[in-house]
Amino acid sequence: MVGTRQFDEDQVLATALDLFWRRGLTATTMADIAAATGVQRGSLYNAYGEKERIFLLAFDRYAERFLGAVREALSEPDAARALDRFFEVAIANMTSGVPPRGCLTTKTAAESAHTSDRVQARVRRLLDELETLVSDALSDPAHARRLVAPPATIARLIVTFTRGLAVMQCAYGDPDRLHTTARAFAATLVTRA
Amino acid sequence: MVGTRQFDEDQVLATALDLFWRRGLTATTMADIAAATGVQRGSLYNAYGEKERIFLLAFDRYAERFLGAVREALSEPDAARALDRFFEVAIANMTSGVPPRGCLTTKTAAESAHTSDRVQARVRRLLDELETLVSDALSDPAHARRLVAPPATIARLIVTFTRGLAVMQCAYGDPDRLHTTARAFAATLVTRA
DNA sequence: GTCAAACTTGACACACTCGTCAAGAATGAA
DNA sequence: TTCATTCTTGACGAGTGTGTCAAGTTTGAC
Repeated sequence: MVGTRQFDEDQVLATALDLFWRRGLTATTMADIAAATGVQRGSLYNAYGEKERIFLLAFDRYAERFLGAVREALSEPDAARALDRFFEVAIANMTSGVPPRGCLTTKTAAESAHTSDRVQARVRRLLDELETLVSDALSDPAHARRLVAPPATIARLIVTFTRGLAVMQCAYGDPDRLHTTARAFAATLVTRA
Repeated sequence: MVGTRQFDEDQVLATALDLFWRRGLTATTMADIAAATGVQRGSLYNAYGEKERIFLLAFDRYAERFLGAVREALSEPDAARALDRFFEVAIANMTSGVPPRGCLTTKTAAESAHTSDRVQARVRRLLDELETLVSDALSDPAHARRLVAPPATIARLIVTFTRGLAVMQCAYGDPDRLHTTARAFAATLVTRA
């Protein structure tokens, strides 16, 4: 490498992620990213070629961090508590930021009519990985015994419901509502002790 | 009225609704609507003033039709069957059109970062009305007896979950998956007979 | 039939976006 | 210190979007 990159890629991707998260892929412009990072638009095109490449790199970071937090939450030994912690993490994700940014996965999925196959595939991959993570965690016999349906089924319900929570956050912007709804939902999934 | 409107408002709003439904409010342009309806852009501005007014009128028709179909579905006397029929209607709504258009309410909610307060209020109103409709239907003692939680709680779970189904349709475009997931969800809400 | 009100038409002004590119600046290997 | 390579900069071209407007046309009340 001779002419060394003069901006901090980490910082650029972190800032870009925040913008995409808030405004969505389509509505975030290269000018927005340039302004927020202080890096010239031309430099961004030189480094990444196109907006979508930046989005994909930012999305991958988001996915990695989110799945890590979920994995950690699901390590809880008690089934009911594991579910509660899962929803805490999911809700924390979609209410993070000031003002709350909502859920990047959900917003991107909802934009699918305007996004490339690559972007849609990333979204699906994240949802699939999330479902697998939840399903695997719930497959622990100590958990599975207390569930009202097989772990794989419950996992799909949970992933789907979490998407619903994200939409509710977009519509109502009320974190308390999300917590209440999530707890009620979790309660329907485990048998009364 | 002297110079009479020369286009069919019903047809314009129906066509505009289809466009908004497929592409979303922001991504649908006045040029799109003009091209699809055959009405000049200028005439649309003359008649409606701005894009958002067309959206609101189209959205109101959508809401009315959707709530009507839901009301009809929920009239089923058996609780489990009423829920199944509700989800049939909801899924039919979000898989209608070729290719499937998804759920307008959900897409619009997900776009909330770029839409006016008026638009957001319409979305919330529809979701509120839907929740009330479901809650009222489930409050019938014959239904309530079989539910695993109070009708109001179940209604909120259902509305939230249905939003999740809509996101899944955006992400996977697989109606069968929606039906399977919905049936599994409905099964968790009613006590085993 | 007359005529004012309402509608239609097509062009216009302005703003924004994407992606490109040539010219200049910075860098590290030799 | 040289110099090829890579990065940065700012301008550019092409396209698209919104909302406006003056001029022309249609319409129904009188």
